[in-house]
Amino acid sequence: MPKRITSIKEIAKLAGCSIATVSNTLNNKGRISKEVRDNVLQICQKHGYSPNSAGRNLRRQQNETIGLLFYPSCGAIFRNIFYAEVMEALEAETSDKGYDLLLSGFDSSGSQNSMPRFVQQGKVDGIVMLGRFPRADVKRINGYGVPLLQLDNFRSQIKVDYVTSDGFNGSKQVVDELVKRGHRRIVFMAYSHEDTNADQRESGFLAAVEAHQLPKTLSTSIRDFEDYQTAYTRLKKLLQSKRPPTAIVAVNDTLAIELQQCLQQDGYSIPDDISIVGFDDDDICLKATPHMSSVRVDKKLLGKTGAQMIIDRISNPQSNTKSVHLPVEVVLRDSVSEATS
Amino acid sequence: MPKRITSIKEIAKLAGCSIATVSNTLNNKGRISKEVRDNVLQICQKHGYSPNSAGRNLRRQQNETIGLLFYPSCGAIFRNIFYAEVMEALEAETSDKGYDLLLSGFDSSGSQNSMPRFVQQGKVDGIVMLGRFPRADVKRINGYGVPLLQLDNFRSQIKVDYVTSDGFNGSKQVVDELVKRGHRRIVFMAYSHEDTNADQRESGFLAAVEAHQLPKTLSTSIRDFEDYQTAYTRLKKLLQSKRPPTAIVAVNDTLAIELQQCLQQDGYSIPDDISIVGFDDDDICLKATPHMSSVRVDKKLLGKTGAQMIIDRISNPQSNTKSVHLPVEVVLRDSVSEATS
DNA sequence: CTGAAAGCGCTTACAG
DNA sequence: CTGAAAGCGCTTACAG
Repeated sequence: MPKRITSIKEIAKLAGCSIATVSNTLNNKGRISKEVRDNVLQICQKHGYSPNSAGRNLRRQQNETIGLLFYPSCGAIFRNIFYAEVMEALEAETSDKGYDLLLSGFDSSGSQNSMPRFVQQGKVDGIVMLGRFPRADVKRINGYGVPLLQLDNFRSQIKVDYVTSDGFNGSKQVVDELVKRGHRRIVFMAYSHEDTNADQRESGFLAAVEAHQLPKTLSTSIRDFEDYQTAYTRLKKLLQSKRPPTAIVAVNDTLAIELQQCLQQDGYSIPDDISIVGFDDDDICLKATPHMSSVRVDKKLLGKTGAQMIIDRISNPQSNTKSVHLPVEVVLRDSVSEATS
Repeated sequence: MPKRITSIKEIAKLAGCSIATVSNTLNNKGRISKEVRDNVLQICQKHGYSPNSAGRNLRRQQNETIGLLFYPSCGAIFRNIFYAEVMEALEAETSDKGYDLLLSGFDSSGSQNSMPRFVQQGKVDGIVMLGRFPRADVKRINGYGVPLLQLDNFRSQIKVDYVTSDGFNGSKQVVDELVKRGHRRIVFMAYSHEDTNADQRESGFLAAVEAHQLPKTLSTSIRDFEDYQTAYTRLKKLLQSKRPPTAIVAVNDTLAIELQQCLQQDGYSIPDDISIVGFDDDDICLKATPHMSSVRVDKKLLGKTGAQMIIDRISNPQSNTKSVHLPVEVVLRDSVSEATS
């Protein structure tokens, strides 16, 4: 292996031409004679030369890099299997388009008014936000002027591109299916924390309750808990009432499965005593017993679409903001059966 | 909010000094009068100025960026809860030291002889490899000359820094505990794929079998399967023999829990019929029924140590390579009991 | 078709 | 204590 060359000057010297010609060759610009061109290419290849990105980016005023922001933290997102798939697809697509992904050490809670370091240093051409960022954070970061995309979540009334799944219709379709199976008393459960996705899913649920004319006092939404233990306490109270729900729609698969386990430990049989449906259709659905029903969100498509949207935004900063709600699909499994009463 | 300034020239103009003085002030270099200094600082603050990283890095010949490489793929690592915690700690520590983390779209399988794009472009000051990279990949990437660290895994005989957990002693200690509880027929199970961590854990197991003079034909290592189904088939055969094992040591928690579930479905009772211990002590141990015993690996420390090691290496490229085996701790839970026979 | 020169934003030795 | 100048590696208008 010949010595690695890291500067365009040395390549030019070896090729017997100017650095401009080397640059033009490598960028397919200008008109270069085939002879010179082939020679330059061969020399670059031989010495493993790629233009230094700091030099090129300084000149071009760009970075070929997209920054990733996580909420509530980098670890919280990594720990969430849902995002693993989204990030994989995001990475594949951005990488394919020549962009690298930069992780942020940004802790929005720490510095209410500051920007992520890599943004301030101008290290990124665009930002992708993952997680349910507080409205104020989205506003502030958006105000900085760097192309921005919210992935999997959004805040209404802020001019930011976003892509998410169509939770509204997901919930509606779930209720449709449950009603088809005779369920009339269905409860929707979501954490109390601010979360637009939960809002969407709840709205869809309530719209379906309305549409099917289900008894509103018995088909309700519960959103006053912060962990599954409390959720279960709330649920249990309902189950002990005279006309208990026969089906649960949980805001995500994790909660659905946790509730299923709590119910089983208390002697309830799923789905005989009560049906449960989650959201997202993560792999864990098939590890639960019985297999958890869910609303499938296409994570690959979410990541890929996100990548395309942020890249579009970077190349076209002034165009109107776009929002995308990807269609979802109800997947009924063993956790759902005909209503018993 | 005043207009954001992105160039040192404009700051200098506003402060009525040279760009050199602005730079020196910001970098705490040279001697600047308090008066000028305070003025410059205040103006930078007011206009949200941070030196452009492309400019500074081009000049300094560095990047303040560390590249992350994943094997077998970015998604495989993200999907693994173990790495979530490691990455979180890695990110926190590198970020604290002023480095950003760059994700790679590098697929080593695709291009046997090439380097990750961000390495070729000189975008990173160092590389952290996560996952059980084939030996050839480690060699090739190490040969490129960029500071390198293998995190959580390693390959013997290659001069590369690495930090991992002390699987050898982990296994030994597990066997010690099992023997204390009367177990004499213990089986070790790991996937057949190349994995130095599995090798270490297996060696520790075999050393302990030797040390306790357990019957070698009955206390064996099984490493000829690629998935848990096959693993269970192999295990079942053993269990149906005359003198079946009374305890299993699995190479990680996932396998341990999968085997536990298979056994339970076939009517075995854990730990009454057989004891099981996993490795890593991931959160899933406490979600299994009964709670899975494990060998605790300090993931935070793994990530933090990795960060420090790669940064050390970057600032001191010529020093001798270092290897660290972090101590582990056996955590016995309900999946282990006294031997029954 | 090719090359000399400017300049992206910064840091650093050096002169004063 | 301060500033003018060089130069990091590149791309791009421009001249020839």
